Amino acid sequence: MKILIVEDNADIATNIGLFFENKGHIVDFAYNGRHGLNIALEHRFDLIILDLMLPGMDGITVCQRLKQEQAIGTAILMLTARDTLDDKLVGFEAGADDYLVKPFSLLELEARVNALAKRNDIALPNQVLKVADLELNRAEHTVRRNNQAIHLKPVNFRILEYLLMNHHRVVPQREIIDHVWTDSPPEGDPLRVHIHNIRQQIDKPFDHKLLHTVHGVGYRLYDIAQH
Amino acid sequence: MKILIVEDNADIATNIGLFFENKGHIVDFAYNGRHGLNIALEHRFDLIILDLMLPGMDGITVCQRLKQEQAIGTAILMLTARDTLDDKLVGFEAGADDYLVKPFSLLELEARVNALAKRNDIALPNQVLKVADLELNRAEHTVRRNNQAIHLKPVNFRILEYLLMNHHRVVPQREIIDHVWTDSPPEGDPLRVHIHNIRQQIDKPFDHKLLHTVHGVGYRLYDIAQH
DNA sequence: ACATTTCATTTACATTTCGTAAACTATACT
DNA sequence: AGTATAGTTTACGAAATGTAAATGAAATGT
Repeated sequence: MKILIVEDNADIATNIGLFFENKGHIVDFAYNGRHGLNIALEHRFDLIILDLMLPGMDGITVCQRLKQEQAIGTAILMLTARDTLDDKLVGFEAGADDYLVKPFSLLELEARVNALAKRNDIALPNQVLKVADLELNRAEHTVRRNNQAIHLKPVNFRILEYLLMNHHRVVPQREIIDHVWTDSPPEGDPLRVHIHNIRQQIDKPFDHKLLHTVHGVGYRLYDIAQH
Repeated sequence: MKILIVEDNADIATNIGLFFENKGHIVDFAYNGRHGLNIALEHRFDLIILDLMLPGMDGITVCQRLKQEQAIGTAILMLTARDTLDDKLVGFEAGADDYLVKPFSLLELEARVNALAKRNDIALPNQVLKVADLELNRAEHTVRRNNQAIHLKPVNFRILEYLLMNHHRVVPQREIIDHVWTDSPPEGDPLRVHIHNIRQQIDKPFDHKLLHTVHGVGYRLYDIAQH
């Protein structure tokens, strides 16, 4: 699901962005109204999360313009401040599909986004990540290569999941570590061991490797035959 | 069955919503009249549960508009406060198919919803959940495997029911606990014991397991032969 | 109201699965 | 060749899960 976040507060924006990226969505940002409008008109998004108060051009106006110009209905979720209650109504008249009052919890936001997705028949984030013949199914928590089931231990699963989410680029070790051990980065260097174990299971039994090392940088999953 | 709940009281709305979601329905929400009208006009629902007192646009008006614009007859169930007795009549004149006086019990609501569904020939959600040769019949409150009756204790029944509803994915322990012990999550860790008891009855006597553990994540019901 | 049964939860312990540190080897880069 | 980075193996302890039995609360029957 492609999401555009139009929000001038960089903290809020990145918070929301990281949250949805971790869920497997693709996220893009705009930090003022005019910019948001331009991006939204140039690219197709499934959902636009739109702050009401924006520098340059306020959310209502952006919303109206978008709904005028768009034959297809990209869903719009409006963020409003607590005290401007009337804005909700204005928001709906401008064509917003839903609204959320600040401050809100990310879980609340997720619930509403999922509801919008269901309502508009938008596919939720890919429950199955894939590179070449390697598949990871998030719902089933299963991994298979060449249609052959592979059992990965929890940490290995998380690492592979992250590499699959970012298979288009080299992922630095540091980043993997931060993602897997969010709270307390461990003492030693377990990542090397885990990478080794992952390779034993997803690469060793097959004729070509998918998990490649970029010396001094990090790791990347890709099929050498397709690049 | 797709249900739209139009109700400004978030507590009531989520209560009703969770109840019907647990029964296997698909639920959507709107928190004011205008929003409800918009969603209802844009998407097809089998049933709309509509509060009479709403901010922005009252239920009667929403109901009238909907019945005007809709060639197809989505059923509308109106919720009214106890003291406004006359509203019932007004409600019916506006085109509501049934009404319910607040406060009401969820079972009462369910009975009326089922009646409406039958009247309008809408399919009720599957009353019998199934994975491989394991069946759970909600109406009869019975479980059988390989056509052989199994008596489950209440809590075990609820857990198995939830696992069956979500047999396509791994269900985290946390989620099962939240679902079974909605109000007061217990101290110890009874879930492990219950899972064990369920296994004793639905797996032990048979030649292949259906209830599998995913270490560090949760549990999932599936037939290994079919996957 | 009392006795009896049924049930959920706690407790304690056994078992399995998993993660990490440590030590060592191999490889890449300069 | 020398140094930093990456790969490999092993062993141990920690965490998650499984199991059995005991306790006490709730529901049911009389």
